[in-house]
Amino acid sequence: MATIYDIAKKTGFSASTVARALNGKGYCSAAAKEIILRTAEEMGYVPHEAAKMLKSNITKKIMMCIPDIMNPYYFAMIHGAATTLERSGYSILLGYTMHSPEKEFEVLDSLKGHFVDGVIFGSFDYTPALIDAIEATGLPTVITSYYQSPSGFHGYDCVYVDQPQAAWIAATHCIEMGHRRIAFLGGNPKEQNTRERYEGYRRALEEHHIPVDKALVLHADFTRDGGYQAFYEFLRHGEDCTAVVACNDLMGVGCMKACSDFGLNVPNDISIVALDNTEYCFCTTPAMTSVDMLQGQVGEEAAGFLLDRLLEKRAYQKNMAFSPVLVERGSVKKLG
Amino acid sequence: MATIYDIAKKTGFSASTVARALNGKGYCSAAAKEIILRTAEEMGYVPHEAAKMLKSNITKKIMMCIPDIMNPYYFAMIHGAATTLERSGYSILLGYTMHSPEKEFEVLDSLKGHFVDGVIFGSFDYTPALIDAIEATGLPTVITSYYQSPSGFHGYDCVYVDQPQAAWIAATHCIEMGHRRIAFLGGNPKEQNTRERYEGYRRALEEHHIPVDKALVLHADFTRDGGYQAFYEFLRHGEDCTAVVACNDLMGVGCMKACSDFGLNVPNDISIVALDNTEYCFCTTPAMTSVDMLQGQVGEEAAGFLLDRLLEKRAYQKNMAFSPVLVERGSVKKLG
DNA sequence: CTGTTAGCGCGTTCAC
DNA sequence: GTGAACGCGCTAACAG
Repeated sequence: MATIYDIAKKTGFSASTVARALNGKGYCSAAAKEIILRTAEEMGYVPHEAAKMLKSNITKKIMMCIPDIMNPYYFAMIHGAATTLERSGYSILLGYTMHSPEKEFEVLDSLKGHFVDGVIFGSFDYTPALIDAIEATGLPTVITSYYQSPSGFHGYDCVYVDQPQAAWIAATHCIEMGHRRIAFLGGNPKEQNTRERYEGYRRALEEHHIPVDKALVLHADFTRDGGYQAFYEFLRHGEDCTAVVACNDLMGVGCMKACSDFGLNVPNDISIVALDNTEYCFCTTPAMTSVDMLQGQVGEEAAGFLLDRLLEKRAYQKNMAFSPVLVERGSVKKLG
Repeated sequence: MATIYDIAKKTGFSASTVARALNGKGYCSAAAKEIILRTAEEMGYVPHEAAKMLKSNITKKIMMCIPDIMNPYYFAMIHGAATTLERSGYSILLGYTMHSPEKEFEVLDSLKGHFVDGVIFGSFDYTPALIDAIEATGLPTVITSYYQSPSGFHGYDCVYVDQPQAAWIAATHCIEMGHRRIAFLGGNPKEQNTRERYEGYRRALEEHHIPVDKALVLHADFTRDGGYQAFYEFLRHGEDCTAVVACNDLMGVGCMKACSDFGLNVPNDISIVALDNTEYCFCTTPAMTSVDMLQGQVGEEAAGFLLDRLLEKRAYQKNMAFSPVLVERGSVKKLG
């Protein structure tokens, strides 16, 4: 691997002249520059990243932390972030926290090694301890959820879609279509994600004076199979409802399958609306109505926020919230 | 950010003693070690990655290049690779080549900056130029396809599933189920990926003395919508077949949708078998028969191969091939 | 066992 | 305009 010294030796210039020529800063005659650039090209010179980093403390890398790499929810987000970051020469380091708080702390702790310039952090559950760990990295960070620090002050930015609203939209859609017995298929109720979505569901019902029936509130794990199991069990126990709000597409798909295995036709016997609006919605028969969480936009904006801090040196905190949008397909039937 | 010098100053030891204490190499009294480790802890010391890299030329990072982050084919592969790499303290840098040869070259060229220790490279189309670029990085690399270098010699490892065999299995399954007019729904015929799969299809037909009908060979782009359009067009032109081999699940889903939009029932009017066996197969009605390409295993083994080179200093070339496996579901009907 | 010293490759003063 | 020299933080060889 060629260094600036090799180029210096070959051209007869000094290493610092080579350095100046190469990155265009500082004085350097056009003639010298010409020669140096050419021989750098010839020698296949590529600057040693580690050396640059050590000097500049700039890595041109962003860590993107996500809980689950198999969850399609994040694909569009990664895609969006990667695309906009790439435009400014940044690349993405994948941090894969496997839905585990320990893992999250571990990843965040390692970040103190200064091997990335910023962080996009996604989690199902933001606890004060997690937020502390995020702040402790000292890195520009944007989190992809809304989180109000207990102290009220914080340095990280938030880019997110309004989660309660998403579930509210889904539930309200069911209500407007004439449903009143509407099940809620969520994840772990301890986690912020499910709590928020449940809150939106609850509020929608409340607004229409429909009491929440605890028997209709199911908790699975955001997987297709989990959704299937939970809903099949629900049906087997003789519970009934005319519609269900599934907290993600995967569970929606599982739920739909459970219905069909149970002899129920969607949407004639039961309506389903899911959240996330991924490709899965197109695969089912009927195609699944779902609430678009604008993951791609979240990824893009999150990356934009980071670049703004990094490149433009923005020093104040900013939030950005998106309103999810309902995408109607064929899995909801109008009653009455 | 605390450095070993800060710790040295605070404890009264020299920087090198601190370094030795910290990474357990070289002599250091237990007493000194004790003090040093404690104050390092107190000061929240984390070694500066760039400095270590510069010295050791070890980054503990692997670049994983994939053509398309939205293609579910790669999810399991990333997952598998991430999981096994993580066990040895490596993390994944995502290289996102967007299905474009230029982008591939660009990424590979940047790799000369020594900011990763190895590469897992996935592409739809390995050309000699691409292979040259891979070799030029000088990095341990495993590619996730089979590729026979023109010269016959190469330094990179291959971990892959037998692509022709996958299509062969799919087509043979159709034939064994009594089908003889079997369509092939592939991607760009110029790309290795489609060429290989077509070859398997062709061979299966040949083995059963079924002539290949060019009218039944369709080319789309590996997307759901592309598959839909191509197959709908096919049906609209009045072509007919009793079964189709779709080169990936996404196109299989699109194809199935095209059939149903055209009033054809799957599997009664037409059978479909796809390749990839992703979650999408569970979403369709009926669930889609597909050939499992063992992407997870490929990811794991590719990572293992790399670790083997990196950690165990393996210096000889190795290949590993998996045989895909048919997963029967409900989209194929037995004829006659 | 510990401290001194000399780089790793690059960017950046500062004299010339 | 150009080159010499220093330092980023850490590791490793050597001397003590």
